[in-house]
Parts: sequence; C-alpha cells; structure tokens
Amino acid sequence: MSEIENKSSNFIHNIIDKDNLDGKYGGEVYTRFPPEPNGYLHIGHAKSICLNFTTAEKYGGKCNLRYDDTNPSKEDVEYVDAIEEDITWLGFQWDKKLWASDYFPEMYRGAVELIKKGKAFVCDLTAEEIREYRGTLTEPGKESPYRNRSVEENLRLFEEMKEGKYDDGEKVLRAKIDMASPNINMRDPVIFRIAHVKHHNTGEEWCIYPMYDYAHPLEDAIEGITHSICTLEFEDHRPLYDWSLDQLGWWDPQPQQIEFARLNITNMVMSKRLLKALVDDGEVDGWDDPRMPTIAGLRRRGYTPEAIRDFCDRIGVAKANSVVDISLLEHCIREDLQNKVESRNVVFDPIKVVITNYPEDQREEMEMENNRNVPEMGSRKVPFGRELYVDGADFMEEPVKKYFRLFPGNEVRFKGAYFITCNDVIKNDDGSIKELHCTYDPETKSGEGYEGRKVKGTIHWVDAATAEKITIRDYDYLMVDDELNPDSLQEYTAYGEPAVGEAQPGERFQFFRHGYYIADAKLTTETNKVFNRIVDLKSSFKIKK
RNA sequence: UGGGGUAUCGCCAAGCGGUAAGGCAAUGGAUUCUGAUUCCAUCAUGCGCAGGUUCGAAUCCUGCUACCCUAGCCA
Repeated sequence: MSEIENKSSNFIHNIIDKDNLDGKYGGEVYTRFPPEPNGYLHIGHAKSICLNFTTAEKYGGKCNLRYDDTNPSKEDVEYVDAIEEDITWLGFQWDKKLWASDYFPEMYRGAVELIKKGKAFVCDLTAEEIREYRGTLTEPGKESPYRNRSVEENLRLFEEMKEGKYDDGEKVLRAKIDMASPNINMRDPVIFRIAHVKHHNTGEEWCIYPMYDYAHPLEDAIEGITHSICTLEFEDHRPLYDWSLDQLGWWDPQPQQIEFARLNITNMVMSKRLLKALVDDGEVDGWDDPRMPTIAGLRRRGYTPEAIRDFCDRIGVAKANSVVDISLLEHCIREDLQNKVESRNVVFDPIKVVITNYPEDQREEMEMENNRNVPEMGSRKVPFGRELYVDGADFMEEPVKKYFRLFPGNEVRFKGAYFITCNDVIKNDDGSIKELHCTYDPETKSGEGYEGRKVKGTIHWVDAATAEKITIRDYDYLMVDDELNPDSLQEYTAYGEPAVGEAQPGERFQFFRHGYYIADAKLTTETNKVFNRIVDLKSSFKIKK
C-alpha cells in the first residue's frame, strides 16, 4: 500500500504538546485502541483507530490493540479476526495485542487494596435496591446499609465472591466514594460483579468481573498508556477513572483520559445494536454487506484504506457533536480512485445502434486509454463493429435544453472511434426504441488527427457482437429512519466490453458516466459477472433543464 | 430539577488578545475524445445572544439561550 499521510492537527495534539513541554510523560506518547469484541468495526471506529494510531505515530510512540473483554456475557471471539483484519487493512500496526482479561489478577489485587484502605465494600443490595439508593439527577443518594462493614468482613466476603460462593447478582463490590456526589458515577459505583459465565480467555477461572470504570484506567496504567482517548459520553466517568488510579497510587505518572466527539454521517446508521439486528435478522448479507457502514462493508463496496484514512483526516477531531456530510466520504473515494483504477466501457439500459454505412463484414479494434488522467497506465484494444450499444442515458429522442449527447440529427464522437450521426429512430410495435440508425464519418477516426469539424458530445459504447452481459448490483447506504430501504439493493442488466469479464474479484474500475465499481467475489457467478456499484459521479448525470 | 460538555459559513473545522486558515458542498468561468478530472474565481465587517474589560476581543469577565451526555451489576 502507498504511504498515507495524515497531517491535520487537533486539540489532542495540543494537549500532548503541552504535556511534552511540561515533561509529564518524559516525551512519551502511548495510545491504545480498545474495542469490545461484540461486533464488527464501523466507520466510526475507523475515526478512533486513525486518531489513536496516527497520534502515536506523530510523536514517535506506539499504539496497542486491546480487547476490552471484561463482560463475558456480551462478547464473542468470533469478532476478533474481523477486527484485526480491518485494522490491518486500514494499514495500521499495533504494538502489542492484549486482552483486558489478562489483567484480572492485577485488578483483583487492586480491589483487595481498596478494601484494605476502606475505599471499597461488599454490598448485598439487589440491583433494583442499588438503583433506588442511588438517588436521582437532582436528589442525593442514600448510603447502603452494608457500607460500613469492617475491612475484615469485606475481605472475607469479596474472597467468597471470588470463590463462587454466591450467585450472580447476590453481591457486588462497590467503591466507597460519595452518595451525595452531584456526579452519579461517583455514588459508590459497582466495580466488581458476579457472573458465572465461561470467559473466552480465562475460562472458568473467574466468576467475578470488573466493571469498565474501574477496569479501564488500570488497563491503561498497566500498559503504560499516556493518553487514553475515548468518546464524549465518558466525560462524566473521568473523575472515577482518576479516582481508581489515585486510590491505588501504583502508577506515576498516571494515564489521562481525553474525550472527543464520535463520528456521525448524514443519514447513516451508526448504532452497533441496529447493525447487529439487521445481520441477525438476515436483512443484509452479513456484517460486510456493501450497504453496511462497517469497514468490511465499505471495503466490499469498493472503498480503499487510503480513502477512509483521508476521510478521517479531513473530518478533524473536536469535542462538538457534529454530523459529517456523506458527500465528503464520497469525495474521498472518488479522489483516491480516479487516478489509480482503469476504466472500462459499460452500458446501462442499452440502446442498439446500427451504423448503416459501415461495411457489413468489417471489424476494427479501437485503441482506448486505460485512464485518461494517467497515460502511463497504457491502453487496450476494444472491438468495434457495425452494431453497437450505447447507454440509455446518452440518447434522448427529444433532447432537453443544452443536451449534447446523441439525439436525432445530432453528431457526436464515439469515444475512441468515429463521429456518428443519428438519423433514424426505429421503434418496436409497442412504441419502444428498437434501434438507432446512424452513419459514421470514416475520416474522423480517433487518433488520426481529424480537425475538420468539432462535436460537443462524446459518448461511450460497446460492440454488440462481443459485449458481455453483466449484472450490476447498485447499493444504497443503510439510512437512519429507514432501517432497510427495500430499494437499497437494485440490479441492472448492462453490457460491458469483453475486458470487463476478466475482472478479478475485488478489482475496481471506473465506468464512464456511472462512477466506480468493484467486482465482488461473493456475487460473481459463472454465467453472469456481477459488479457492485460503489460511487456515483453524480455530476455526470446533471443536465440542466 | 443536579452535574458534565458544546456553540465559528449549508456540512466539518482551524483559531488560544493584534484585527476570521483549510476541506466538502454550492456558484460563475477556462480546458477537455465522455457534462469527469484539472485550473481559475466567488462564497462569515462575522464567530449562539446581551452586556463589560481593553488602544484592540471569536479569543478575557458577567449574565442569558440552545443543544448533547448522565440515574446499567453494558462498554
């Protein structure tokens, strides 16, 4: 993969610059990307991945991949491979791959220490009681009747929790902070709960599991993370993040949590819950369905790592909630692809053209450039004959104003071939267009320097005798408020030049006037080459009326 | 109703007391063997609102307003 440059600066860099100036971490920058293995990564995660990896890179630091697997009842290793594939595909390399569950002993030790310091206690209240005791946003909470158990009793009870003496929910370990705190997260939060569930990593070894707010700061500290970057909804949790570290006092300097706004894209479904439901219900092919905003879906749709990274770089990083316009994402893939993929002629909604003055038995091969912006990409021979197909959008029987493609009486250039004039429109019995009778001017052959007259329009074509019939699957993104638009997947029959049939799975092309497409192995059949359309060059269609 | 955040062009977003970067979108125009690309031009006397401090404020102060997050034994 080519080098990808991320040059933007953001407020997190400013914080790091200041830390470096103050010598807070001795100039070290260590970040981490901490997914919970409970689903595929989506474009929102890509923002976080790019942020964490490029920030570390910018300062000569490292970034870990850490699975936040502290809740075995909600996680599944099935996602681990996909997560790693996506990060690697984006072009990032983690320093260490780690599991939060590997730190369970350390976290347990920390909990024991908190108990010994009188900063944690075992609570017998039920979940509902804890909720009632917690108070509300405006009213302070009440202290648990178990709050003042002795250190010895707490130690014994916590040990028994660990030994499996209690059922799920029977007891929890709580931090002893302040039930009257205006920050609800500080009202004696639960830090360990009981769950008799097999853990993918630790198996049956533990039946108590730490809660995020207590576990995460320790995970960061253990790994020597300096800047723990997360999303805005954790701002309220930062005091607890710091509290856990402060009480233990095991690490100096301690990592600091920095929050940024998560990514939203206009109309895009970005909720893992919803996406998972669509997959589970079979509404889409899977997590990598091209309609999905997952990294795997975008990849299958034809997005490149470069485009996604460029997008993440351009959207910036800030604390203001925002919604990025989808047009920026589409701009990024167009820009990346336009100078590095080859073009192929493909005709939608085909209209047959018969060149009446072209010799019946004559065949030619026309030289066509593979990429009109990049001569080094060379050219190919495309067969040409008396009967051709042109795109339905390139002909109008009654042209609108300023239409300069094909219409009766008009002459246009057939890309890479001749000037062609449309003379007659031949209809079927039902009034539909059967074919167009045209004539060509042999003197105007492409590449032979004809300067006699100019035409305003140039259109593409395929040779009817050799064209391959293909199916194009056109996908829309999944949209908010429209969980699955029935028209989000449409199939079109089209004709492509023979070279299209040689496409390899995953190969991308630019199709004139219709944007970029990707050949998709999962959708390719023996008899029918199937392409996914990925991006419309929408301005190509624009005709002012 | 408590607490925590955020407000700069249609959408993102720089700016950190010295007189509003950049990108996307849009709009004009030039080039073009595909209405693409490329190029050039236009696009905030204005920074949520109202006061104040200052020679000077998007930046500092005061008071409002709007929106987001927060009462899981999820992360």
